[in-house]
Amino acid sequence: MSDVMTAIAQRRTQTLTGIVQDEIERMVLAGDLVAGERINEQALAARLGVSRGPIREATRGLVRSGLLNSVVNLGVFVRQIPDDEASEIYDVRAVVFGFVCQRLAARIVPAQLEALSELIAEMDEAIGRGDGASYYRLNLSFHDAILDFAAHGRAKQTYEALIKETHLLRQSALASAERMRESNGEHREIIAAIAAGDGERARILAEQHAHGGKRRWLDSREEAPRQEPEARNSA
Amino acid sequence: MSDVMTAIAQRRTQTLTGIVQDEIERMVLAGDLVAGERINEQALAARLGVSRGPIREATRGLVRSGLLNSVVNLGVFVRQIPDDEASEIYDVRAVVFGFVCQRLAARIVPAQLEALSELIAEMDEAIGRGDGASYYRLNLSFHDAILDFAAHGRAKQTYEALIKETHLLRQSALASAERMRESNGEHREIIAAIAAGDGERARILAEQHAHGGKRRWLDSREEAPRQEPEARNSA
DNA sequence: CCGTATTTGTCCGTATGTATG
DNA sequence: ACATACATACGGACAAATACG
Repeated sequence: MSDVMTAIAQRRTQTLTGIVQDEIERMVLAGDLVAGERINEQALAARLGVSRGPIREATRGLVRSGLLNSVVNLGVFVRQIPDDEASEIYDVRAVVFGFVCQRLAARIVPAQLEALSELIAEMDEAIGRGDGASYYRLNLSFHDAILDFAAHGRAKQTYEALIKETHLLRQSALASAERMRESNGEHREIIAAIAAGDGERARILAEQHAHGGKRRWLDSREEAPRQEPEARNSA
Repeated sequence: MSDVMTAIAQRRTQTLTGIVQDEIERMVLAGDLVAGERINEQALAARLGVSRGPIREATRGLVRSGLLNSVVNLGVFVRQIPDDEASEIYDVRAVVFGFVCQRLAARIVPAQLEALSELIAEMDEAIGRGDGASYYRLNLSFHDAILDFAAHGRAKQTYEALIKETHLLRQSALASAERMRESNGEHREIIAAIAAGDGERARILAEQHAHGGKRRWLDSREEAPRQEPEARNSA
């Protein structure tokens, strides 16, 4: 929270609402706030050293973007994503990623191709070392790089919004070395298709790769799902 | 605004913020608020008979969903969408619509097929009568029906969010009879592919159809674009 | 079943920053 | 360049609804 304090002290261009929004989003994504948990307005306000106004404004925004979930006279909760909806999120993510890769195949430049190949190599090394954490981080960088190189702001924005929502899912077991190897092999194939300028193939492979994430998620949830009070967001 | 009054009078389950959100969204989509226009908090609060609190909370949500645009110490504006971003929105819309049609091809039932064919026939009639307004309305119903029949909540939600944003574009000249006929011909092809269970083809046709909307929009903007102060939304 | 404490929903006042003459 | 008017940003207080004992 000292971060927020300094942010407030140094702020000139940003509003408290924005800072609080970022902070709540960070807490949710970091796991400080778990799915289903209620957000106490005045407690959070006291903790961040602000009044309830900015808190309320910030939560409205987060509700709209799908991270939180508001029920009248009860408060806002960290959104609980039902399994069927999680599956749908993976679907949309897959088609957007496929589109991005197809687009990238038509406009990639050698330097970008080299950067992506380098990331794949580093992921291989991480797998060899059994370093799952590094692999996870590199994997994120790899996808980020693809999103950036494709130079399609809206696709990137849509994709990242979906990614944030999937973070609400209870992150399952770390991928085994075998799975990581399989996933990185798919990376290699996608980049090969992009390098060859074969947009159609890049798209298909990218979609399959993204669906792999959905499959891995489906595989690794054998616990019984628990439900929290879900409210309808006003469309 | 009397609608708001009655909504307030009868409300039990909804909050003022939600009502105001819906109202602002309606005003923007109806054209009561044009792109670039600033929203005066206290004026709107007085007009709706509420205080400024709910107004502020509502606008934060709309900012997050892309309809409004906030700049510090200056207020919120109806979002002005630059041409390049509008083009991107059409792109993402196209891939989502393609996905939906491909999915529909795998699960459509005869009754749904009949309903869609009926809508196409009605659109033909509207074109014959030169009734552009009816065609526009039927066209919306047609796409809505496809979204519903595909039974993919998240894809529908994503698609509709993008549609709302494109409503911010200055809606250009009504389509000529020729263009409407061409568009409805594409509808017919899409449905034929869906009826044949050919998901791949349905997807391709649907994407091309959606891109047609982008092309028509590009064609019909020969006026010089004017820009308003655009602020960065905190990612 | 009722009373109390807590929390949310709403409103209003004040300070600060921006635009304009 | 300065002063004035105005709009937003934030904080605090009151009322209503909910949860708990």
